[in-house]
Amino acid sequence: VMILRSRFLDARRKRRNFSKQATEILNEYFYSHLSNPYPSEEAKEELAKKCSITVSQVSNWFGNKRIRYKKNIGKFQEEANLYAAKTAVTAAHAVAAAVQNNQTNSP
Amino acid sequence: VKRNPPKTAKVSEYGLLGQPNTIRTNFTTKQLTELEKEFHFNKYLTRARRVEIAATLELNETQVKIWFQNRRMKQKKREKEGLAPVAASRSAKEANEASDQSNCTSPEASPSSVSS
DNA sequence: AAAGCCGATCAATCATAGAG
DNA sequence: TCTCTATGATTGATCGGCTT
Repeated sequence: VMILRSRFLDARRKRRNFSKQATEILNEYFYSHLSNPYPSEEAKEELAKKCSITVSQVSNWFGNKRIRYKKNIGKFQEEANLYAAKTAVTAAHAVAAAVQNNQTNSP
Repeated sequence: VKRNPPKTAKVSEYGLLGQPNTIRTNFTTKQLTELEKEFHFNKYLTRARRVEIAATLELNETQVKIWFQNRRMKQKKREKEGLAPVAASRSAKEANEASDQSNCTSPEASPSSVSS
């Protein structure tokens, strides 16, 4: 087959990885919505803005992440626990703030 | 509002043993070049044209049909990506497109000949 | 009822960036 | 520097929904 490869040496040539913060934001969303990691168009736009990447890149990221996660859940377990804990802490803070607010406003 | 897609079962039930049902055909550079040329001429195919192209390129009518659908989506994506990221849009005139692939931000453009 | 299109996704693969 | 893995992008094809 003479290696039909090298189709036309396309543009995924000059690929650049996303920033650490961007990946952080995307993973946070992914693992906090693990039961349904399918952001709506609006959510994608919001993520894109926060990550400073395009909506298509957000779609690509989730597409790759979903498949790769499914392919080998074990390999992502550590990462999953990490983000699960992170979102749990964030939620705890929110609850604490809400409680405090409730106490000071309704005696 | 839009809803999610986990929808139903899986993509093509793995027919319990056997060969991979859906094979991802690798189009040759020649086929892609012709399809691209045709697309530039017509974004949509007529039944007759599809039959003709399928025969010429030795592809199924379905493959040609699907190729055009994917190609249209690809173009739409490019138009979107190529006019939104730009912070300052042209204050007055827009209007362009047409040459499509000869676009600046087009990923592909030069099909390298495949020897076989 | 059937066929085509759209939008989203899948799944395999490519090519490169990064880790060791 | 080289080998192997992580990751962004591309694309033929599928799925559900809607239109013709």
